[in-house]
Amino acid sequence: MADDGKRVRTFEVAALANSSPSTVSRALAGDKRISEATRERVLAAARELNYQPNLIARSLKNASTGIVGVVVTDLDNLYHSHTLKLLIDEMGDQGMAPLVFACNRNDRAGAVIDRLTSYQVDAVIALAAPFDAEIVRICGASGKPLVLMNSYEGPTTINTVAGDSRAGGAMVAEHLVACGGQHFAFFGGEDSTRISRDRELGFCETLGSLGHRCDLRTSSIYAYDDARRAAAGLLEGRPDAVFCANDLLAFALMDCARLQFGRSIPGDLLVVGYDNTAIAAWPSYDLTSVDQCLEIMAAKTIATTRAMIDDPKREPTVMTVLPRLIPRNSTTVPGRL
Amino acid sequence: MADDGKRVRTFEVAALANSSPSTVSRALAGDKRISEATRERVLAAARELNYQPNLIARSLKNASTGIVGVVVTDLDNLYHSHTLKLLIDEMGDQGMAPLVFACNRNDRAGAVIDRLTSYQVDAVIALAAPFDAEIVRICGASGKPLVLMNSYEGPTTINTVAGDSRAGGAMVAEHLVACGGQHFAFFGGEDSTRISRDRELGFCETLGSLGHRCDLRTSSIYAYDDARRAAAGLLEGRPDAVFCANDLLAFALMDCARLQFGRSIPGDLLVVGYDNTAIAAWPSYDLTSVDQCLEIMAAKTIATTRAMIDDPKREPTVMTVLPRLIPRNSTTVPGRL
DNA sequence: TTGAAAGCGCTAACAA
DNA sequence: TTGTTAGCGCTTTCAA
Repeated sequence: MADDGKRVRTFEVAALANSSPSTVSRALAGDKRISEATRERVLAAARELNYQPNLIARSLKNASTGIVGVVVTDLDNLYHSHTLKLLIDEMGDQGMAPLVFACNRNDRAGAVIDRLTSYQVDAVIALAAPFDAEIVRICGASGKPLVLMNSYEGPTTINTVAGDSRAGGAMVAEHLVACGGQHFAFFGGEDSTRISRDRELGFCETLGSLGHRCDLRTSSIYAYDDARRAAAGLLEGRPDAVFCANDLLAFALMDCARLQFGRSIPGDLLVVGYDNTAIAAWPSYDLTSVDQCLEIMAAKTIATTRAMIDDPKREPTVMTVLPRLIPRNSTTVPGRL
Repeated sequence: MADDGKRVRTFEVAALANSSPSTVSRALAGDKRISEATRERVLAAARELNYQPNLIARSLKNASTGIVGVVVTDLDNLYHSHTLKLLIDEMGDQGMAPLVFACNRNDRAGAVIDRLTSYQVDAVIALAAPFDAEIVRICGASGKPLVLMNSYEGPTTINTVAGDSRAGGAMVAEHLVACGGQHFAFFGGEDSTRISRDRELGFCETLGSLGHRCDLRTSSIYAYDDARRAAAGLLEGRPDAVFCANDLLAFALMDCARLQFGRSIPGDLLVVGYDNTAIAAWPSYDLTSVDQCLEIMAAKTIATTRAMIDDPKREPTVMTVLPRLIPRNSTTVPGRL
């Protein structure tokens, strides 16, 4: 059985089934015009020889490979690695094959996309917000269907699936006000995209409409040590309610508040994060966080990708997924849930 | 420039360069027998037309695709996602294209490998220890080069790159004894592989040779909540030095010790983890941990893969990477570093 | 309902 | 040094 090395080809299946390669191809593709008897014979032969079609050869003939390029960045960020996991799972289920490349510098975006297109990928999914502009430019030139996940660079001419950051920020504002916050702060991320800014915008707008304002703000790159330093600066201003643009920033801020400023959470300080990463649920942090509903986003991303592959002339769509706030102890105030 | 849709072929480059497809192919491949003048002309033409070779077509002709299959599992585990990141980076640098599939159930290993081999991948890297036996079986049957990362299932007939878990356990024992531990415990992971067991083995052996023993043990799957429950049981026995088979278990145990048992770390309890994940360095945990040197492991994995691709008849190798202990505050005792 | 033959884009053996 | 030709394994006209 262990056909070591050499793979079986249609030809050999045909020989065993007393038939021809074309018939084998048709039978396996479920072509209607093949008699039941021949189909049976072919399938039996294929099974017996453990035939696996050569998808590379098929791709050369057809115009489609079944391969979808995925461009990622910063996989050490829990949010990204979890998103990638969801994409990989979903794509596997859908019969797409993910060819994954990392893009960590803007000048490499071109090389990455070129390699993907050289492999004739059917589409590209980009999960690398900082490099979107470049990716959009290059994919546009090559005419490959492109779907951006969680990024806002383009107007409506590019397929985009993104969380509704503004709505998320608004939810946080409402929640913090309801929890009794008085002195608000925003702790943003420097990610060169609009995501952090939109979260801030929604937050500030809604605070305003509720008769409050956001007096303090700072920002940091998404790395613990930097965040910790920035947090210290922010806490000097003595806010009592802080919205952090992601969970990592929130963890750093909480550590800083407790260990460096001796403040208790939620007693002295209410904290909300974003992304609802696994660690947010750990008792040491027990952090209220905004869940982007990544499963839904991933599913929509794949659905959009599939649609673009099936009809490349399709109008690009921009989809938005409403997040939901997961309240935990970092904002729990006596008398409220 | 935006050659929208249709790709340029060798033929068109040849036409522009007043030459033939084979010459183009050779010039681009750097064949020595092409005159400097023609090479220049061809390269110029290729550049002008923005020619990108069709790697699918090339793969059909050559026996090699440049694609390497990667089988992963449990990407929500920080250790796995970080390893995948390193592999993807390294493979990108080396000109390999990673086709990534997740395997989450044993009965799907076959389907995953079949899809990879259908795409004619040059080799398979498996980072999915629980399913190694099945993966080895199927890859063996298809004759694809296979490299297992951090897993021990097979004898020396399978390429394996793994951390030296036993040595890691031994390091921890020495460290905990040096830090004054008296009452030792092991907190293992249930991962159906020998990894956790080997860490325990090295730990206990060395404790023994230093005149101590490991009195307590428990285990848990690698999930925070379960770990937390198991940790509570373990702490009932009042150990003063615990070696946890990975960082996640250690975090759960630390939280449990502090929040539920009111014990201070390292005052009442020394804790060591494994994997040296990013969180171990956060001040709230500041966890002494064993670093597997994943960069080195990833590099060796890729090097082995490359070697197998270059010479498929090559003898399989089993490589072991020595980990190193990163001391932090969870085991810092006054008077010692 | 089936088979023969052409061709996807590339590379390599063979000629020139 | 270069061009012509065949063929990788598959699918799909076209013909039977």
